[in-house]
Amino acid sequence: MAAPKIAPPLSNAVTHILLALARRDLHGYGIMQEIAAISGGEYKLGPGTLYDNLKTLLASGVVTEFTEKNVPGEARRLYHLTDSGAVVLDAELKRLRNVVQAGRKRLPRIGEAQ
Amino acid sequence: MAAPKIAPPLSNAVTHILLALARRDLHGYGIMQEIAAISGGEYKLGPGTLYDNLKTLLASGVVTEFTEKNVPGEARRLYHLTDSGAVVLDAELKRLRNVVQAGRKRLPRIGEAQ
DNA sequence: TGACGATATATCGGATTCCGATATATCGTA
DNA sequence: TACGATATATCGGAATCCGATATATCGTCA
Repeated sequence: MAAPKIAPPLSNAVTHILLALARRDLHGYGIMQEIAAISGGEYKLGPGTLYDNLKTLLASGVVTEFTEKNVPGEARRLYHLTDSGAVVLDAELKRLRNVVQAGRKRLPRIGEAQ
Repeated sequence: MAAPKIAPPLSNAVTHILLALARRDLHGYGIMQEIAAISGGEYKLGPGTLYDNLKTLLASGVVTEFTEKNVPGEARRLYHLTDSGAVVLDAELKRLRNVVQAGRKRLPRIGEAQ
């Protein structure tokens, strides 16, 4: 089973997971919180979406997982964005920037205020 | 059956369809071409995704449909982005701009060239 | 005339993805 | 010890994606 290739266009879920991990390693729960924080609550994902996607991301090598040491209860897993993951995220951000630019060119300004 | 509400976060498919219609009315085939053109071929959608989504977009009022007149063969349907559709697209573009900004803040610069 | 490629609309069905509901368990603290 | 927050995980239904396929028209070129 070939590892699924992760490449733009990414789903919203994948984009946000990679984005959350770009600053620092996080465990699952932390990813959910970080995503909510980044988007001001506009984008949220539940555990179903998160773990579905983490599975795919791990298999394709854009994210790695390791167990945090020195923790009594053990079993807190940290997720880490790999170099190849950063490249994928970078490509996706470039794509999104183009989308935004195209949109700003095409859409008459709405709610210019603020 | 309540019309499904279209609101951010939009899927990539919906975002691109609305974007294609932002400049001018298009028929289905034209939407596909416009999307490929806007994205430089990076994002494409087939007729399945297109008509699935058009159905939903029509039902929720962000897009309307009308038949082009004065055409011998008849039956070329044009799709039009409504005001409410423009508002939705605008909101989505704002969201995406925030995503891009957050990413640029978090990602170490890759491939700075160009 | 006939063939061809591009244009144009549409549906089907399998695969993928989404994502809330639910279930555990631990941790800090009051 | 009770509680809320933290943390991980799975399930299954729903929604979405999207290529394959089918049909028909149009222009054009031999």
